[in-house]
Amino acid sequence: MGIIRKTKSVKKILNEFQVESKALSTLDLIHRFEAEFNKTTIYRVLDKLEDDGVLHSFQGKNGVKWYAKCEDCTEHKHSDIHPHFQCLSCGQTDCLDFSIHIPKIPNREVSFSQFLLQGRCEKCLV
Amino acid sequence: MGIIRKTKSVKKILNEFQVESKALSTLDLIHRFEAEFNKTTIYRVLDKLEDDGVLHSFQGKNGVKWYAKCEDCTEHKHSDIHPHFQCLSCGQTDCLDFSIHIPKIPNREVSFSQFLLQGRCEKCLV
DNA sequence: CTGTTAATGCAACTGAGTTGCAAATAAAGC
DNA sequence: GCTTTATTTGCAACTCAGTTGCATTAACAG
Repeated sequence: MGIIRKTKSVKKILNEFQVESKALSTLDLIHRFEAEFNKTTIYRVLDKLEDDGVLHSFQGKNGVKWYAKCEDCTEHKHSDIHPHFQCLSCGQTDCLDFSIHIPKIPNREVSFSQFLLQGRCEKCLV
Repeated sequence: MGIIRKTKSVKKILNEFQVESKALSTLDLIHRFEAEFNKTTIYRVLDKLEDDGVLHSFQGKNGVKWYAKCEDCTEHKHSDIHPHFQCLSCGQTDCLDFSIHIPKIPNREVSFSQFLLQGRCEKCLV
């Protein structure tokens, strides 16, 4: 069950994803909004936005969950499967805009995938 | 810094990865050896085996860390980058034996990747 | 404005993983 | 086999990311 009421927290969190076009971790958001919202609220709102197909999530390397905006997903179908890149220097994480071709795997049914790349981003590659 | 002494725990954990050719989670191993070794030991030994390039690790979906045997890796070079598949029914997780072609990403340096697929395995696809 | 109910904040919690330190033990040398 | 050294182990306590229950607050419909 997703978002039912457009609360202050829903609006502000969504705005954050609109303003920046990169992935944000749960900790990012908890820090940014710590004066305004409880971390419980952050976790719950992110959960609901994912249920609604507005955001998608992936596990970062050290056990932290990241979220990014979906393109063209709905509540029932997450079709936006693409790699994510996390910079090991500055920590910034964003979606890469190429698709991974997953070959048909015999005798298995794939319903979810996540692909995480790590290294150094443009700003840190000096 | 990796393994220096061939202790009982090192031998038994390595044997577990020899016997089964699939990935094992930290929790799998903690449960299997709970009568014999402390979970601290399990975590430490896995860490050291990864340092040595004997095992590689990846994050499962729900924050649990998984390990699998490496092929041809050493302490200094992890060259064994391949997808992992986790069954959402039985939980079994193993390495898939195809490579993913990562296109050259402009202005970034990739030093690590992990690719997790989830769905249903052969046994659970009925 | 009122009533309903979803959302929020809080404290306490869970679970995966980590740390510090004393005790145990693997290995080398004799 | 014994001694010494240094690594490893087990334990208790911890951290951290995320979750839960419940009383209070606030969004929304009328």
